[in-house]
Amino acid sequence: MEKLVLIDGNSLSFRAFFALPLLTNKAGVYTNAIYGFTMILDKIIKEEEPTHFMVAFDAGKTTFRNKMYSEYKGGREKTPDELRSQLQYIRQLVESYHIKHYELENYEADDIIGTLSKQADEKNLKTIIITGDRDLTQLASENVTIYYTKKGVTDIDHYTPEFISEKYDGLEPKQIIEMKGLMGDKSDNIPGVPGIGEKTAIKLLKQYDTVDGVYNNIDELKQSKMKEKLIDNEDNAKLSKELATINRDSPIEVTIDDLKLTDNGDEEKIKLFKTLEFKQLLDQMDASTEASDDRIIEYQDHLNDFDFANIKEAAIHFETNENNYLKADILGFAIHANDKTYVISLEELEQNKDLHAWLENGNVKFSAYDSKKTIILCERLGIKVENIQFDTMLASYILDPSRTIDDVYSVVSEFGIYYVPNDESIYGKGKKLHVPEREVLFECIAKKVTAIFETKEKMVELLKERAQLSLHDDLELPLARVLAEMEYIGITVDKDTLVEMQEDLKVRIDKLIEQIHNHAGSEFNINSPKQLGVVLFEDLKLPIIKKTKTGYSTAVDVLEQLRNEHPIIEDILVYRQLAKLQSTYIEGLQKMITSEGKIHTRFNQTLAQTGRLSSIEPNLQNIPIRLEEGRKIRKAFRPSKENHVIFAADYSQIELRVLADITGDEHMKEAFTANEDIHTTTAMRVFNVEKEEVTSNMRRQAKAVNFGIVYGISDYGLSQSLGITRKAAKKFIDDYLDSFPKVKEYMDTIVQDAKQKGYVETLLHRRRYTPDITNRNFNLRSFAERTAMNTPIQGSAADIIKLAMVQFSNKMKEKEFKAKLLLQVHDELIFEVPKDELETFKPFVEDIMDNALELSVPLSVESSYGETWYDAK
DNA sequence: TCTACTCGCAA
DNA sequence: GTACGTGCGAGTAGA
Repeated sequence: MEKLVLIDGNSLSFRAFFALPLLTNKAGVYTNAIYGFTMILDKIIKEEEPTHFMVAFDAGKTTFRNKMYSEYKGGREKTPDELRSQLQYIRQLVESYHIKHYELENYEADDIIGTLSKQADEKNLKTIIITGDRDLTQLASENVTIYYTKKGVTDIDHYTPEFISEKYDGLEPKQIIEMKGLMGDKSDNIPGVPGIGEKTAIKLLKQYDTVDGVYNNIDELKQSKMKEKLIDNEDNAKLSKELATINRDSPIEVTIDDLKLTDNGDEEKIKLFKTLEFKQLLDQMDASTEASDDRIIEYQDHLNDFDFANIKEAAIHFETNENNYLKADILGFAIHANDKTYVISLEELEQNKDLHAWLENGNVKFSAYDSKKTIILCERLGIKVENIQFDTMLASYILDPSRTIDDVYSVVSEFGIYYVPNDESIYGKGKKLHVPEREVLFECIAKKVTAIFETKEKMVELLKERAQLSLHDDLELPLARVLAEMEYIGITVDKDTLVEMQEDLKVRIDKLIEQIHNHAGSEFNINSPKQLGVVLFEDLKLPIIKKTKTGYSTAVDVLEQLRNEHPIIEDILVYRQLAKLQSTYIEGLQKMITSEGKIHTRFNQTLAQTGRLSSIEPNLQNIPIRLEEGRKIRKAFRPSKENHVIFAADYSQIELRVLADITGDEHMKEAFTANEDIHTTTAMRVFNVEKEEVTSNMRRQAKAVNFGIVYGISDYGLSQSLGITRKAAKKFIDDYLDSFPKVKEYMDTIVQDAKQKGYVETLLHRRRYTPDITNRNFNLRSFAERTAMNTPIQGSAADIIKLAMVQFSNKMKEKEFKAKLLLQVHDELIFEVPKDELETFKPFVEDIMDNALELSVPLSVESSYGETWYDAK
C-alpha cells in the first residue's frame, strides 16, 4: 500500500537540537540536530515503510503572513548559531536518503505540507505528517495523521481526528484554526483575544462552531468581561484565525508522484556519516567507519642526495614486522624532511654512518610516532638517537585518552589525514598476517612518516590551546625515554626458582584434581565453569547463589558461601588458586624469560583512561602479593648482578593524599599531616568513635570505602566487596561524605564541572572527556559521574609518579649511582641497587618522590629492599 | 582460528 | 528498578 510521509524539517530540526546535548565531530561541526534528525528518519522509514516521502523547509524569514501582519513570528528568539550551521547538513542528509526536500519562497513548510496533504487526501493516500509544531494538527483527517514529537525525538503523539476530539473536548481538526483565532499563539506572536485561553475557546466553539459563528451570535452572550474583550478584538480574532490557517493551495511545483522513494544505495549516506563521524550508525550499516584517500606519496628509496647538514627538522619512522619492538625485525626506516620522503632498508640503515651521526648529533628536531619504540630500535642498532621533540602517539593520548591508538592511521585520521592505510589492511590479521611485497610496504612507510610530519603542527597548536603542551614536553615525552630504558634493561628472573615451584605445585594440583573428581564422582574439567557448574549445582545439588549470562556462576564469592555445604568446595577454591598461579605466573613467566635470564615487559603509555601506565607481555604490574602462596613468585625476581638488591619505594596512600589536596578537606589533611593511619581516622569519623574504640572491622569497612573512592566504585561495588546490602553500602558512602564535607562538596562540583565543560582534568591538565554525563541512560550517566569524581584523583596520582620518574632520570645524570629503575607498579618504583649505594640511594629516591609535586599535604614514601623482590617488603 | 565468556591478579 | 572501577591474561567453548 502506498503511504506518504511529510516532515516539517525546521520544526523537527529544532526538536532534535534541543533534545540532544551539543555534539561535534573532530572538525568542530555541531552534529546533535543532524544526529537526532537521522534517528527520526531511520525510525520512520523502519516503522512506517513509506512509499513517498518529502521534507519541507521554511524558505526564508518573511512569508505572505508577514504582509497580513507584520508582527507575525515577531519577538521569536533567533535560531542558535549551533543549530543554524546544521541546517544545510540536514538538507544534505535528506538528500543522502534519496528523499526529496522542498521549500517555497514566501511560504512556510506548513503550507507546503498542507497543500501536499490535501492532494494526498483527495487521492485517498495514507499520509503521515511529522512535526514538532502543533499548528499542523489542523490537517488531521481520515487519511492524514500528524505525529507530534512531544519531548525529545521519540516521544510522539498521534493526532488523528479521534485523538483531537478527545484532547480538545469534541473539537474537530479544522476547528483548531478557530481555536487559535480566539486564543492566539504566543510562539508565533499571533494575538488572538486577550483573556481567552484554551478552555474558553473550546467552550465557545462547541456552541458556535467557528469564530464567525461566535461573532454572528455575539448578542446571545450575556454581558461579561469576556464578551467585551471579544467585541473589542473582533479584528484580531479574525486576523489570528487567518494567520493560523495553513494554506492548502500553495503554488508548489512538486506533485506527489515526484516524491516516490527510490532505492539508490547508501553511498552518499555513508560518506556523510563519515564526515559527521556517526560511528555507531556506520557500524549498524556494516560500513567501514574508516575514510580513505588514495593519494600517492612520492619517496626515494635511498639517501644518496640526502643533505644531512641542512636539515633542521624531520619526522622519522621505523616499521617493524611485529608489535614487540624489543625483538621485532625492522622492515624499513623512513625520514620526511624538507618536503621529501625517504624510505630505506635495514641494510642501508645499518651501514649509513652519516645517518647514525645525524640521528645522534642533537641538532635536528625529530618527531615520531611512538618515541619509546623509536628509541629502543635505535638502541638495538647502537644508535643513541637525540632530540626527539614530538611524539604524535603521546600527543593523541594527551588530547583525548579515549581515542583508540593502534597504528599511525588511527592517530593521523583524527586530523583529517586519510592517505595512510591502517596496519590491518597492509599486514592482514590472524593467520593471514604477512609482510607485503616491498613496493606496498615502502609506500605505506612513506605515507606514515609523511603523515607524522604533517600532523605534528596541528597537534602542537591544539596542545597549546588546551594548556597541555607541557604535559607532552615535560612529562610524557621524557617519560617515554625513561620507560624505554626500563624495558630495554629488563628484570632478571631466575628460571630455576620457577621450575622448582612448578614441580611442587604440579604435585599438589594433581592431588587436588583427584580429590575433586572423587568428591564429584566423575571426571570433568575443573577449569571449565560450565562443567563445574553442572557438577556443583546439578550433580551435587548445591544451592544456586548467582547466575551468569550463560549459566551458573562459580566465582569465588559464590564458592565461599558454599564452603560449608560440601567438602569439594574447599578443594576447588585451593585448586583455583594454585591453578591460577601455575598457568598465569609460573608457566606464563617462564615463557618470557630470555636467554640472558631476563624478562622485558613493555609499558603501554597510551591506553589507560586515567593516565596510568599498563604493562604487557608479560604484565609485571599484577604479580601476586596478597596471599603468601602467590607472593613466593616474587622470589624469582632478582638483581642482575652480584652484590645488588631489589629496592622498592612506594607512595603511601597517594590517591587519598591527592584527594585531601584537591578537596582541601581539613580533617583529611590533618590526618595526613599528623601521619595518622588514614583508615583508622576514616573509621573514627564515619562511625563517630574515639581512636581506641575503632575495631578491626570498622577499620576494614573504612578501608573499603576509601578504596571505593580511589577506584570510583559504585554503592553496588562497595556492597560486594564488604558483603553487605546495596542500601547499607550507600549509607556508608553517605556517612563518609558527611564526615568529610569538603569531599562531598568536591564530588558535587566536579560533576557539575564535567557537565559544563565536558571533561575533567588532573593536576597536570591531563583530560578525560565525560560525554555521558548528560546521558539519559542511568548506567552510562552514573558511570560518567564516577569517572568525573575519580579521574582527577587517580590521574593526578599517576601524574605525580610519572613526574618522579622523569625527575629521577634527570637527577641520575649528575650522579654516579649504578642503581637502575626497573619497574613501575602504579604507586611504586622497583630498582636494582648495588648494596654499597643503598645508604645514599634511599634518601635520594625518597626525596625525589616526596617532592615530585608540591601538594598541601605531605607525600609519604616507604622503601625497602632485599635479595629478591619477595624480600623487598 | 577467531571471538565471547568467565575467572582472577594487581595498584 | 536499572547494572554495577581498570587492564592483562589464562582457559573453555562454540562458530
